[in-house]
Amino acid sequence: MSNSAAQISQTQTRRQKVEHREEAIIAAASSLFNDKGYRKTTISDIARQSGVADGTVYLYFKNKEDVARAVLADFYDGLTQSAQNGVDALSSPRERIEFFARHHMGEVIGNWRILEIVSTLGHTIDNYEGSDIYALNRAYSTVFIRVAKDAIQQGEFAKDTSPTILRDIFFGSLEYGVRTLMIKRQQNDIENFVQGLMNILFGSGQARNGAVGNQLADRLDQAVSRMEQMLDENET
Amino acid sequence: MSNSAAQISQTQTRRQKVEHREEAIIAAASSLFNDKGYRKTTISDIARQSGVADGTVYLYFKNKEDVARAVLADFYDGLTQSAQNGVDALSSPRERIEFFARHHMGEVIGNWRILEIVSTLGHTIDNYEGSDIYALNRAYSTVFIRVAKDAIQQGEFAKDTSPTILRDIFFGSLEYGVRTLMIKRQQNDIENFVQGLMNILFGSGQARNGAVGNQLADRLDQAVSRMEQMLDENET
Amino acid sequence: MSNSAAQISQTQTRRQKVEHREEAIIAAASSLFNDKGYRKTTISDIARQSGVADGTVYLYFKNKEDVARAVLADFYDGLTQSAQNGVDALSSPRERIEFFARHHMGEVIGNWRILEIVSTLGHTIDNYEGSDIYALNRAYSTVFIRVAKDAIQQGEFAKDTSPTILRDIFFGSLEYGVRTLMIKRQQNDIENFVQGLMNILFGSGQARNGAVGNQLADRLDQAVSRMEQMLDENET
Amino acid sequence: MSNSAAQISQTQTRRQKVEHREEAIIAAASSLFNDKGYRKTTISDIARQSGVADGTVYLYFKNKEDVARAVLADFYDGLTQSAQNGVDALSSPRERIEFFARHHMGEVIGNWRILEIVSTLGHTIDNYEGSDIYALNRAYSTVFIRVAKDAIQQGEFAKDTSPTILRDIFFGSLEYGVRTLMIKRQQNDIENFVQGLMNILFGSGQARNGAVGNQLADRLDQAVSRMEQMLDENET
DNA sequence: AATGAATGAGCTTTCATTCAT
DNA sequence: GATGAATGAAAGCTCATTCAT
Repeated sequence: MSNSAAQISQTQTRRQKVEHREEAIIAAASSLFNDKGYRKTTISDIARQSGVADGTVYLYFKNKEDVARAVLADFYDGLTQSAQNGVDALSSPRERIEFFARHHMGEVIGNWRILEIVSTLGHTIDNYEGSDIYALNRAYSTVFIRVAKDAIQQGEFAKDTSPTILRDIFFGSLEYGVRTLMIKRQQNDIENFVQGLMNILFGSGQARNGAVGNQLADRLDQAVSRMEQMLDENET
Repeated sequence: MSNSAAQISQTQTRRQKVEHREEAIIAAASSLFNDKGYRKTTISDIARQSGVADGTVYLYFKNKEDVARAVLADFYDGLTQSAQNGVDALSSPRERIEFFARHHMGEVIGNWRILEIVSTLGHTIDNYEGSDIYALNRAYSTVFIRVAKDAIQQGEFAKDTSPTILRDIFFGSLEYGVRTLMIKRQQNDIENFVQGLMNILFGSGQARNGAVGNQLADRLDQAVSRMEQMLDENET
Repeated sequence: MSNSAAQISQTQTRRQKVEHREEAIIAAASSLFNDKGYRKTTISDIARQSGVADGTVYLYFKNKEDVARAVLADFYDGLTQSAQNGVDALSSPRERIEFFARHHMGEVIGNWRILEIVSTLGHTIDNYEGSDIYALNRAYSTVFIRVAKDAIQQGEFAKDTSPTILRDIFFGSLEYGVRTLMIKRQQNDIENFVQGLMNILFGSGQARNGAVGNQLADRLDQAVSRMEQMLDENET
Repeated sequence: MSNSAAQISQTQTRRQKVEHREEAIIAAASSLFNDKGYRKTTISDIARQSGVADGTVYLYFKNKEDVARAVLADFYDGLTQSAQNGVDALSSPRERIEFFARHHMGEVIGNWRILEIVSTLGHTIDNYEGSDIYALNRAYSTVFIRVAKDAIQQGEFAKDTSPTILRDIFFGSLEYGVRTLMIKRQQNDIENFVQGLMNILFGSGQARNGAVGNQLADRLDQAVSRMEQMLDENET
């Protein structure tokens, strides 16, 4: 934005047009990938829906895979952005994580098949860790990692909890949750799943005292009682 | 060798051969699907690796999708079987779940992409919930569901915990865990991940200063206070 | 039949078995060709329906085309036989031709697609005129040709009528007639078509006097009247 | 040449090229179908002979059947057109029918096997009567039907003659006639066959001693008898 | 003689990519 | 830059025919 002042007028217009075309193609591809899947979407489909010719797609993207990459970048960018904004607006780690879960499910449930591309493309790529898809994924999950580290710091999780493992648990759970909701066609049950996950991660208010907590507390109470008794007897 | 005996042996040999062929094709397909993915694996690939002609594959399987189904069935059957056996040999819910996690990761980590077929085929199939792939998946996850219900019953999780959500959290976490280990090429770090997951699910030994821990700490503080008071009074 | 006395018992049994197999294959092929057409009928189909193995078909027939030839031979043999018998039982050329038409349509309408094989195979064959299919066809049409020659002889058709052309008209008409009845699904309207054809070939009783006959008769009557008048005048 | 003029010409050139391609494919297919038959002609054959790539065929036609449809449409259109024109240029029903027969044989004799496609495709198509192939066939035969009705009206055929049956007789005869001429390799004997058919349909000049002829002869005999009687009486 | 598993050539169709205009 | 017709490799699948048993 800051260096845009240098390039104006005609150039600007051309860039806008170019960007418009590029965006149009990405938008069309995104919608089509989500509807029909990556494999069943053809370049012709994308071109038609973008209002350009088949060949034009190749002016903006190297090949079909490149289009997919751009779609993913677009999707992840928006996701990362809005996740970060939402997290910034909250203070407690628990609230942040709960928001993140709700936000993630809400965004992903409608764009389910786009994320399939990650696995579709992931294996074509030799050096996945060096790829841009990996970088996008990482940027997004980093937002969570930061929240997770903070939560650990603040005692919400054991000090020795690995943020990476927490991340895998978090996103893995959400992915399966989304999948289940999709299959059962209960896309509105996000809230239910989010609460269930939170209870597992943080323990429900009343729960867990059962198995562990209550036992400990009871034994502590008993110990104190015994000590009190002993002191009493001592007095006499 | 009598004539009928010869026939029997011949028949058996033929049947063995047939079974051998079928198994060889499934094994080849399994390995190829895992290496190249379902879409990029061709019938010719499978035939070549099985040491048969292309057409032979179609003697044993209706079409490519049918091969994939057989591969999945084979994989899930073994997985379900050994998981059930392992679970039966243990008694405490926690031990069972821990075993399940370790077992799942160990089995899946080398056959990662085979499970992708589920989602690949899932979309092709009209009535996924009625399909055999769904049934296989369900049979396996049912083993876990039973363990999970038992664990809830025994107070390891809050009484109102949904076993379905627990299942999604469990398998989702493991899937992401496996993926991470694969990418990082640290396939031997299964143990680390399993412990991490267990700690989140059940709380670590020292754990949870959060919700539960703080309550305990409060009661401890109160008890200590009372003891100090009593000692004070005693002194007088 | 006359030389069968020489070969008896075991040989006979074997031959019967062989003939039975051969007939079974032909019968199965005939029925299948008629239902599904030549191309869509597979050797496996034929083998299954005959109760033999695929390979066995090749013990009796050189290849698929050879099976088709046998089916055609079988069909034409029966057709020729019954046509000849029917014709022999009648005396007037007109009755014979009418019978032939009715018989042909009746036999062919249910075995419509078998005759398609003639054109399907006809072109594969280099020397059609020397082929056995041609011979079969010829044997059948010869029955008609003889009837036709007789009819011409007896004045039912102009003396210079070509029997060959008559044959083409006859069978061509019937083939189209059958086709139309099949398409319109009015397989019971054979009689109607036969009468129509007879009327064209022989002229209906009342008809044709119209255009030609009546005119001639009228002019003849007029001529006679004029002659009578002249004679009358002469007398006086 | 102005820019727009250039564009027009360019567009036209491209369209011409496109039409040329389409025509080239139809021409190639037509010729190949006629030589090898529909089934034995492959898309590759057609593409090679048209000078295009296999895939190009699919730019102009949906599939192989669609190519066949276009070939048939092309063939029938020309046939119908020229038949109608020829018929319109003549007045008497007999002349028209004779022309039609001659014209049909001349056109069909070189493109014999193309018409086979009708029956080849006829079976593939579920609703043949609603298909475009049926419509083409019908459009052509309608030209004849109109002529036939007119002929019946004018007394050339018995008033109760069915035009449909007449049509089947007409085209069926011609088809067999063509077939015979092809087999005998006497493609120049069309005239002979046409005259033969005309004589059957309308009766030859001298013809038909049969039904009609005999009646005439009877009346003639009677007239002569009467004249002889009169002369006898005169002598006295 | 009978079997039927195995073969593999051959077919139709799709679609990412190119390139002359 | 933009076009879109043309390309042709590549895939899934069928089935007549063979041949070891």
